[in-house]
Amino acid sequence: MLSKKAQYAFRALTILVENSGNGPLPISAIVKEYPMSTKFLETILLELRRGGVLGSRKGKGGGYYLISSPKDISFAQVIRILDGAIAPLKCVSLNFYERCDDCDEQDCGLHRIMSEVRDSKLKVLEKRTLADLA
Amino acid sequence: MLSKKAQYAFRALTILVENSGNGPLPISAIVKEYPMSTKFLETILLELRRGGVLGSRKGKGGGYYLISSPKDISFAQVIRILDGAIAPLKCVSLNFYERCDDCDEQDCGLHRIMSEVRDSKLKVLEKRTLADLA
DNA sequence: CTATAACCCCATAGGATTTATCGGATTTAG
DNA sequence: CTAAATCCGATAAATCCTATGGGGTTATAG
Repeated sequence: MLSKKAQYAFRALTILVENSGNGPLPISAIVKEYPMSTKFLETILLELRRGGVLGSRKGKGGGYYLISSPKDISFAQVIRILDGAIAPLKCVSLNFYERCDDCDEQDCGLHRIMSEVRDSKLKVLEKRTLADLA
Repeated sequence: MLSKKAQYAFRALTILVENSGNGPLPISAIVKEYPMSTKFLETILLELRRGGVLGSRKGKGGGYYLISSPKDISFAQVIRILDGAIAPLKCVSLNFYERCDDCDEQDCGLHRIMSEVRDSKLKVLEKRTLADLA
């Protein structure tokens, strides 16, 4: 399940996509369009900036903006920043791999099938981008 | 991510598949084969029984057993019993649907794409069964 | 008919994670 | 200088996950 953080992130990103090209949009403007906790959104946008999806400008007239074209930011990228692994098990994760104590991965049915699940999710989440949010 | 509960469940089910046809297997035997908290496993097997995947027999000589053929128990069924929704959002869940306050579902990009994710997960998880665990 | 092996059930502790808030520091435009 | 913003670390509050405990019930063996 997507966390609230990721859900809010997608709402905010939708608004930022719509505003794309018009310079930075302040948090206050996003909250106005889509009511939610300003402070919580702040931490989310900060994560997205650190994750390389958003840029920001401080001070009066500042705000956040997409750092690249909506069609170049995949759902997978956003979800990984906010929720971490997309795979259903750490031991089959591409970006958040951790060894599994309980199986030897070569010969583990669960491992095999969860890899399939990972791949099927990624097939959608890598293809879909912020441009598809409109 | 799969919960520990679901992971333990699949381990236990693997053993029960191997034992398939030999009558009920007590918890103690499962734990012997795959060390974990007996009490925790107990609650897991109980859930699987209530979920219609396992049968049980009480008393001496009792234990748990698969209620149908391994090939007729899908991963989706097991995961839903222990972890609930497979969909990444309640508002796109087939079995655990809840209305979404934030969007009108008809015209929501997130809704649309998360439905795709749900479908791609289900394509794997409905096809794969306990028979694939071996 | 008794001892024992096993499942059954509920409650709850303990810990981890998620969600959200707070207070202030820094930056920039006007 | 002032106001509007982002930036940052800490932490509170709430929820969920993991695990345990104690007792109850059922069934078999001998």
